Amino acid sequence: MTERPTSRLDRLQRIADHVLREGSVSAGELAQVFGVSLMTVHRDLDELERQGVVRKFRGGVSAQPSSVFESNLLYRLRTATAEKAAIARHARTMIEPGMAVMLDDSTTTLGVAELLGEVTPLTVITNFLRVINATSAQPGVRLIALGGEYYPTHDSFLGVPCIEAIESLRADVLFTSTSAASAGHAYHQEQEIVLVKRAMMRSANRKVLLIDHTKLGGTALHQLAALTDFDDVVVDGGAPADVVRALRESRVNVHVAPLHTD
Amino acid sequence: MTERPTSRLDRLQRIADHVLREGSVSAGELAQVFGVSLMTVHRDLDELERQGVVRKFRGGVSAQPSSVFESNLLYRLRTATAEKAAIARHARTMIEPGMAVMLDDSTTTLGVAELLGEVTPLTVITNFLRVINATSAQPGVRLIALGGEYYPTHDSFLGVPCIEAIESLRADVLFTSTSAASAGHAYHQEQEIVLVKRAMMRSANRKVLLIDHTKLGGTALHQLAALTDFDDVVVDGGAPADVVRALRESRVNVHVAPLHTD
DNA sequence: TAGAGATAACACACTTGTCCGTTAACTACA
DNA sequence: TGTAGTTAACGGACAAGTGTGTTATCTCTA
Repeated sequence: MTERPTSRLDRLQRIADHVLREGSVSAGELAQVFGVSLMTVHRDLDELERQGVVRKFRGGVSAQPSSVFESNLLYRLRTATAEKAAIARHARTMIEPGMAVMLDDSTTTLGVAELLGEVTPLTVITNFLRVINATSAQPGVRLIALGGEYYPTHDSFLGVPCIEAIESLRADVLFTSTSAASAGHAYHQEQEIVLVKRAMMRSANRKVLLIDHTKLGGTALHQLAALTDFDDVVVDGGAPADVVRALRESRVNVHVAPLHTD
Repeated sequence: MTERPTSRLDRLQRIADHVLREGSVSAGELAQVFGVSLMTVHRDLDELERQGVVRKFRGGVSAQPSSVFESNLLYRLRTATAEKAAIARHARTMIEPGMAVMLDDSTTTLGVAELLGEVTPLTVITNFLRVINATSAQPGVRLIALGGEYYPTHDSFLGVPCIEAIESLRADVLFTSTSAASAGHAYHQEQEIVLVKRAMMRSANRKVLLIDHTKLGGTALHQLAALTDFDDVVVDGGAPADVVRALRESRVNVHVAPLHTD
């Protein structure tokens, strides 16, 4: 049973899904299922292990606990891309030329950063290396980087130096994202990240939470903030209507970004 | 008169040299001299203008004043590469595993950064985006980025936030470079950079100046520090013997890094 | 120590990106 | 408004990078 031919990134994603579904599988089985050689499977598994999604052992691989790989940047970059793009487009409309915009280290805000060339001049403040590299090349964007200790899993800078840098700045608007939201609160699984996000919220006049619908209803270890602490919450059009209604009833200012369904 | 075929980077460098020598030339003349089409010349000149080396006007191009393009990163990257590599190899021997190494935003220290994989584990502190990107991928290197406002001409972060971040850290060794050294002092043409370099010197136990011999004997607008303020000064083997002797007589601790002449 | 599983080394196909010239359209200036 | 100078658009040549399979070598472990 060989599946349809496709790109390597697709196959990596599908192998990851397969491993997560099965719990653990052998390399030989994967080679058969995906119609590639054993060598290629091993290379793919090495890559997924490097990304922190699976764990290899002699004879096969097994899935990592979700709390580990959900923090992983490359995994997050592949997830809910259409939803994030829709949310980013909506967030972009909240930005006026001349503003100081703060962006945290999330793949959703990365989408926002890529649209910033449209509203120059602009000041961008961020601790996310991907955003730094994306905006450093853009004319008309004044970039202020938040320093700190580099965390490879997030590709961003965190820790005390980062928080101190945030505290000495003031932004017009903050775009932030988180890994889960439910019961009126936003959650994140990592202490370091929570501390930085909270500092960012204290230093911004307007606080906007960007969250795709796949994260609604979940929780994570640390409570970040109440949803009413944000001035705006942007979700994509895939969010269930009753969830949106419930949020609005609890006085959360929800925006729904329509998905481009083509 | 068409010259020998070569890579584009070579031609860019030689066009830049040609323009600097002549002062100003026409696009047509350059096309003839370098044996390429007019269109290619225009593209090269656009690139050089973007880099800040030349200025275009209708009918040709003219050179920028040296004070402008000497600050330019891409120009500096192409200059004295062999000397910088030799100096970096020598600097590398001053680093032991476990150290906290501070690197400023100069092309010479970029050479040092590329060798750091050999002496892990290591902590690297820098405000230079190129070093950040180079070391963020290296396992065994703990990276601490200094934030601040991004300066495209240097590809680094400067300003008050950067200086404050430096002041709250302490490094075992600092490698720094500058644009000129003579009469017992090091010089640099930009105020912002000087302030950051001075802060770095205050935060490092051992201060090492890396300077290739093409910069010896020059000066620039701002005085950075006395050469005796550095614990070590590393020059390449191209430095004239009498200059080295004079430095030693004024109690500067000079190291000469041999050039690999093959 | 034999064999299953894993890795290293090499070669090839394919994709991607870069560089460059031609042609045509555009623009500033006399 | 004509013309020299410039830019935009297209396509081909080439180099570099990526992905893959085959074969050979290595390494666990039963």
